[in-house]
Amino acid sequence: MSEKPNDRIDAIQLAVSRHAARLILDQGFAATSGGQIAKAAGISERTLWRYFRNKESCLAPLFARSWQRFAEDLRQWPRSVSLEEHLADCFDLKNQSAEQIADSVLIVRLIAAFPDEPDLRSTWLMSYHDGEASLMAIIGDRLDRSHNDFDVRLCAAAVMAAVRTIDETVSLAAVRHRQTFTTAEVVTRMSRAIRAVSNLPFCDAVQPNPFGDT
Amino acid sequence: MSEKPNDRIDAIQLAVSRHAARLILDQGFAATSGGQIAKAAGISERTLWRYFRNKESCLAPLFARSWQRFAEDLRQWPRSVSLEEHLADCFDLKNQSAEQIADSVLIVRLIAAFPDEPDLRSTWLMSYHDGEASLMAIIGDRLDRSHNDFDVRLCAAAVMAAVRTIDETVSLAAVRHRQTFTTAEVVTRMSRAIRAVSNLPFCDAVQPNPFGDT
DNA sequence: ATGATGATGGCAGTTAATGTCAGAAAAGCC
DNA sequence: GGCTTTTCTGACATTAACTGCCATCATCAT
Repeated sequence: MSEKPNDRIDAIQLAVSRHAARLILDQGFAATSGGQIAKAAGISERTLWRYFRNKESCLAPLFARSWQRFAEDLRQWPRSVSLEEHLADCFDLKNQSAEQIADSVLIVRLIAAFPDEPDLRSTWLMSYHDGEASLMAIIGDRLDRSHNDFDVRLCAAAVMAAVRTIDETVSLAAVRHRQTFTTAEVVTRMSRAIRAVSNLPFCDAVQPNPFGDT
Repeated sequence: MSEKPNDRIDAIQLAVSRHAARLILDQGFAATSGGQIAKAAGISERTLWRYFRNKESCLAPLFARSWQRFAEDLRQWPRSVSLEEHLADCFDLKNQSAEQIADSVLIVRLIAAFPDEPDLRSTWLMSYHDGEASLMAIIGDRLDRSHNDFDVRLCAAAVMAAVRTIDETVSLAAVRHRQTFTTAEVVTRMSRAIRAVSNLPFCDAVQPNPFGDT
């Protein structure tokens, strides 16, 4: 709860990331310089390059944070509850902070605006890949399996691919064709996709943990 | 068969890519400069940067070519044949050129050597992502569905994730623990993984195409 | 206070990457 | 074969991403 040393720095990087996203959305990726991002975020350019190894990765914290929140929600997933029920909870707008929604909007617009910008796509893909580790933990815990079990690893990779596919198609449909989705629709699509590619039965209620932890 | 204008340039880029891979494998990514790659490949540095938008993507043609060959094999997949049978054919060393094997070795060593080099990982991920389009076509054709159908898209993404997971685990086991795999083992693992994450029944023999094309 | 530690900014330096242009090679045409 | 036209390549200058270095400032324990 108290402010750990690295929490502060993470918060700054996230703030910088939001500024970077807005600038890039306005001007395009190439046309946005490191200096501009730094200035918008109120830090020196030198500090910017200490925080981020290159321009692309300025966006990473925004993507990471979004997945992080989702992962936290999934860690709260009671064993007795099905995927659909839990996702409905997670995605319920009533349970989302304004900040969270603003971030999602930013991300959606960003990936819909530049589907072919390679630098953008690569950080986008990278962030999903980075999320696989935590998803492995979540699935492993739910099924009382090792996090490094091959099937768990495979399941995490496939589910991540499904989540990414949903995110991309929904974003594109929303921005390009002005299509709107209700929370229920997104929950339905997302859980169908996840179930469809899951090789392990973690989507339904599972036996309570015999050891009682979690 | 005849040399199309872009075939030549593609071949050069592939050759450069192999040089780049060897240099990076030897010296590491950061320690290898564009000039070195250009010199090793016998082109000027200016031309190198015309071919590749940045240093990372010097490796892309190598990865792409490897998938391309696999994709070509999959396009030959007869409708009456199961995944296992066809993969056994594709992976049979007798059906692979020396060049093909050398490339595979290069790739395997590369991703096993630098699992945490972000630039490497991002082009690695990107190349699988780029392959999704052709996989969508393959799956779509096999099932007489539109290539852009959502389920086809999802299936391609999940299968790609499975293939990547296999590639990574096999590479790591091979290089790190000197573990060797028979062709049959790889076929078994690969097809199990693909089946496990497939939401569409494209892995088994399917009805012959009523229109007779393909 | 004071000294240690670590984060920051300023500035110079390095290197990846692009703009420009002139010469070489290749493709089209006769 | 010649000729034009276009596309490709290399040399050089230039930009912009990124790093090294050091002085300064904040934080915190003593």
